[in-house]
Amino acid sequence: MDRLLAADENRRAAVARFEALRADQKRISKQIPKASPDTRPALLSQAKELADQVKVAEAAVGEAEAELRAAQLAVPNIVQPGVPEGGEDGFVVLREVGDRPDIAEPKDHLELGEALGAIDVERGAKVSGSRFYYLTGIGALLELGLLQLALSHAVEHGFTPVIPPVLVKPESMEGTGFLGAHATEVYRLEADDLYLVGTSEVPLAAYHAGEIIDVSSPLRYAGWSSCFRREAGSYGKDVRGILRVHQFDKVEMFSFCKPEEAADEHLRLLAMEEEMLAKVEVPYRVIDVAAGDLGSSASRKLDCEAWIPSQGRYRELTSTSNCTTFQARRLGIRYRDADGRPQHVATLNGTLATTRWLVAILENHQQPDGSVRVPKALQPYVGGREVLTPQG
RNA sequence: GGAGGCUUCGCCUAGUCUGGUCUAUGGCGCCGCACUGCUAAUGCGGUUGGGGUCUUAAAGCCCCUCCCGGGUUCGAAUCCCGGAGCCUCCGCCA
Repeated sequence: MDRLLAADENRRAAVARFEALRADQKRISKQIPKASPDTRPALLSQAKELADQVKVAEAAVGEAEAELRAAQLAVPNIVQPGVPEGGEDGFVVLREVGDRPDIAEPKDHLELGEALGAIDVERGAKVSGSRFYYLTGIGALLELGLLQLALSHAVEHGFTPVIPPVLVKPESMEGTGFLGAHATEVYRLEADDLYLVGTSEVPLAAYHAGEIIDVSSPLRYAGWSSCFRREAGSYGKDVRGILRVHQFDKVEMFSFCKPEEAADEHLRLLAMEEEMLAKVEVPYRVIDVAAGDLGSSASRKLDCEAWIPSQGRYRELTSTSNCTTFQARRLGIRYRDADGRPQHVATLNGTLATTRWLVAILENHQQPDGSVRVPKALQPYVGGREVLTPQG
């Protein structure tokens, strides 16, 4: 905090000094063309001297601004009152929804998926390495169906569907807060100085970067993209199947709104996630993520975790964050308030479907013979089939 | 990958060769007023934006802003260097 205040003070002083000098310089320069031959040399030398001083003052402003920026970037978002204290295990369960299936000896999603000819991790590893996979046949159809269902759901709720770029510039990555703690999670293309996004939240947030937008009603986007994550710190974790992979697809909701509307918008996104979970008929619980597990940009984060029978526990399927003005400040996204003054907007994001959902869908709808029931909402996307049966 | 052209205040556009009078021209759109009176025309006026300062408020004042970043100069939309984006043409190609 002290560093911030000092940097801000320092910048103000530097700017004031620069502007005063610059004004003087302009005034004198303007006199030169009209000056008589005998006063001209004196003015010229005076102007020259001022020009040097201006240059020094300008450099000082640049340094002060860089320091202020650095100080600002170091500060994480402010946690909202009411958010549980603690770290990864400090979450509070808000509610549990749906009945867990009663399965004697549940098969895991990979066993089910392989039997259905839906998932092929061996060839994924052969071609690209560990944590890569192929979705084939019914697996590919389920994936596309799920995402299509999610996108339609978003469109019905007034969201604009978007297929964004998945390679972005450093400033876009930085503006969304992903070059801080997440830096090692991000794929970087050295030769082109571009980053592969780990979520379409990045290009969606940066979409309005540097703009003054109209949020008299919230701007809502639903991005469909592939997502790329290095999973650098996760050796040995979730190595089986497609629970944790380097590349997956996702439909992500993103809202720009007035800060005072952000809390309501957050609940709206959560409600939409729960509606999607209901459509795929998967039991889940909603948790309020604890302060220590929020990351740098969220002020509150609500996750929906699906029941995973083979693991006997809940795993994250969706996550919705209220980033308040954190991202908007970095990206320069503003709106005009009632007085017409530019103010930073609030940004929020939330998951509507991901490849990981297939895990929960396959496992929760499995039947003793290894077949898998298809939730009604997804049936149109798999040729109307109600049950998927193992091949051969 | 190669060659050329372009980028100006919401949109279009003048200005760049020949640096200061650019406090950036004109049109469209938009806002206000007048007039006519009927989903319009015409006339007049206003209209780049951002930051700061001051004020009850308005006005005013200062800085920045002609794609971005450097440079030359007392002074840059204008000259020089670098970069980005867009558009043509050539090459290459899943």
